[in-house]
Amino acid sequence: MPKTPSKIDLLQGTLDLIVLKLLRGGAANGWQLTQSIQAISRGVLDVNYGSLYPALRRLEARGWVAAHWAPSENNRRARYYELTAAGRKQLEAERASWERFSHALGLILQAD
Amino acid sequence: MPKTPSKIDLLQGTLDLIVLKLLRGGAANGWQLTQSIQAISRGVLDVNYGSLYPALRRLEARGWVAAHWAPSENNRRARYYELTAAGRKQLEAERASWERFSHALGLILQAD
DNA sequence: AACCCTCCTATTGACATTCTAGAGGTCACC
DNA sequence: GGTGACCTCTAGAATGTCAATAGGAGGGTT
Repeated sequence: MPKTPSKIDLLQGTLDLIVLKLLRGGAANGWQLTQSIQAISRGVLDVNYGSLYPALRRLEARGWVAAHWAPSENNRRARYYELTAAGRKQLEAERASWERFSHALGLILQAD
Repeated sequence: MPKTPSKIDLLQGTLDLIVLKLLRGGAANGWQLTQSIQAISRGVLDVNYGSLYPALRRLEARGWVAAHWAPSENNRRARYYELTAAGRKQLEAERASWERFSHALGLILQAD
């Protein structure tokens, strides 16, 4: 079996941030989200359906996204998610949190 | 109560990297590790004992660190951990992984 | 029309890992 | 004997992995 050093497991807690950010650009269904994630991260990030859909429900339950059924571009039944106002705030909070965290970890990694 | 926006929950999976990196600078006990983490991250990162010691056992079980009891600087009994050769390799692997991940997430966050 | 195949999209469940929270124990030093 | 340094443990929650299942649409074939 060939080495596939490309895929990386998601770090827990970052999926919500990713989804919120992508929805910031407009409503999307689950499948589109997985495609965007792969495309934008250039194949590094890859989301299981088994992670994504529970995450979307979570976000919906917390009022950060709203969902409705509608036909997809290919005329299949799809559930579209979009950011709520609360979701936009949450996005900014999580983004800030991520930045603080990754900066702090950067400090540690570059400590002599 | 004063705002303390300072503490951040660790992202799962990053504690091992942090510990390995700190041990790269020489053997240390659990207490010293918590102090270093706080100091270097300027108070942003903070590790529970309930996370740290299990992590150290994990790393030991996997052969990435070796441990022994020895008196601490304050003459208390302390368990000192140090990197093994395998641990050094693991550190580089996890560091690379972190960098790939955080770069990919950066791409997503800055996507238009 | 009836059939099948493939692609798109969603759902679910069994399981593992790692974190949080917080209590408690021991021993040295002042 | 109090305080600070240091370790251990349990219980629980969150979130991820993997892998299986479901079903409708479009298109081709008979």
